[in-house]
Amino acid sequence: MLNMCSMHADLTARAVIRDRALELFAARGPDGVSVRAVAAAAGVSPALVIHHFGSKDGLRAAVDDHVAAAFDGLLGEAPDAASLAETMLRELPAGSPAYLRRLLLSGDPAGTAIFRRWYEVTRSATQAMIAAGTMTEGRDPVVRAAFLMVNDLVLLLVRDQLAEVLGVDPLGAEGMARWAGEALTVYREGIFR
Amino acid sequence: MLNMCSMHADLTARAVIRDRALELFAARGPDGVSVRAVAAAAGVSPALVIHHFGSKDGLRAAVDDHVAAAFDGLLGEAPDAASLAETMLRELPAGSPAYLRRLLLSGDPAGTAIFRRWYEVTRSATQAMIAAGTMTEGRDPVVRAAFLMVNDLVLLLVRDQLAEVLGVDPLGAEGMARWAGEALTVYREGIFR
DNA sequence: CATCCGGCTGAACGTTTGTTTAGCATGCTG
DNA sequence: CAGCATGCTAAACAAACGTTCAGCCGGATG
Repeated sequence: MLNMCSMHADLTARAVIRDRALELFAARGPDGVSVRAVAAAAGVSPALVIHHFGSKDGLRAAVDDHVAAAFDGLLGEAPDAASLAETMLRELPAGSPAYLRRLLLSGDPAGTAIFRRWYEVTRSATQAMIAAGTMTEGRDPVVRAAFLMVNDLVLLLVRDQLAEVLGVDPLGAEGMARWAGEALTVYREGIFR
Repeated sequence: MLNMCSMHADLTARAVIRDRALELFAARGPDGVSVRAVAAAAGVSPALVIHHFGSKDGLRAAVDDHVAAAFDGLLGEAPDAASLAETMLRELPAGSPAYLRRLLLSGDPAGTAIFRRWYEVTRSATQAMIAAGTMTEGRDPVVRAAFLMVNDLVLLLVRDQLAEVLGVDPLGAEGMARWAGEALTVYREGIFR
């Protein structure tokens, strides 16, 4: 599959501003990036940013929607929910995972909606596996689905810290293999003797 | 154990400023809180904040150190590493858990240091359990310890979103029981049939 | 050709920011 | 009592902020 970036490169000034804002917001947060910085990165005047999005908050909302739409598109075609975090990192345009991280942690309703959708996909996947007889239901299937979901999500949230402590990027090739291997071992055999 | 708040209530203006800054920074982030807002919350003039901490960044650093010290104190006396997240929420002064969350996610060196210390405590605890024969070692003990650690840490990071989706605070009384129960079930029996 | 309209800019606006400065009060010390 | 450090404030500072406004430019339309 192609990256969203190259699918249909939107070169209108509006789209360029939105994409540059996405990258800057993802890196430093909306509060840490001025309208002037976004305009400079997009090669336009600060006034044009306001002209297209009404206000800085309008721009932020537009980026929110853009990222949420990309995430929804990913959820729709994801065959299995083994590691959504890793899939996101592979398929989403540059900066989106970091922006998604910020959205999920900001408490913004848009982030909460994404969280809920992610959970529902996980819940459906576990229910399917339970129905197929490959997974046990457990005493609290609702909590179990959330437990499995956040165990994957957390890789997106503390990726850098894990990379620093483990000495290997948990979402890189080697790290992913080790992490998934150990997670599957725990899920298969438990950890107690 | 007493709360750090009541252990030795420091009523100097410097301490009051620091504590109010902690709460405000935890809620809105350092960038979202002005020196004037901190000063108003502490009932002093903005100039006094600068007088005591040199600059806003100095204040932020002082709060970082204060929270990191409280966390270290907690790590030192924590008997088991069953759920450090829950222990933190119970023992730390108001706002500290939220501030710690922000610190861990900000990429700040202080946050990375805390993350590393948390990991080392978890690693030691798992090694002790392995030595005691109550836990299996697994193929990748280093990754396994990290896996177990972030599975607990994530409760602190996405507590609000989980509460919204599950309808119960995962770090409250009922939610904690359900969450810990399901986690232990997974760790005991795995999830596959 | 004249007109008009949307994309776009440069300059300015008022506000808020972090920080500085000069000076006031208070209490200890000689 | 004089002197002096300390804790603290009011006022002002320059810089950066989000936003507004008047107007330029180029291509489509009459």
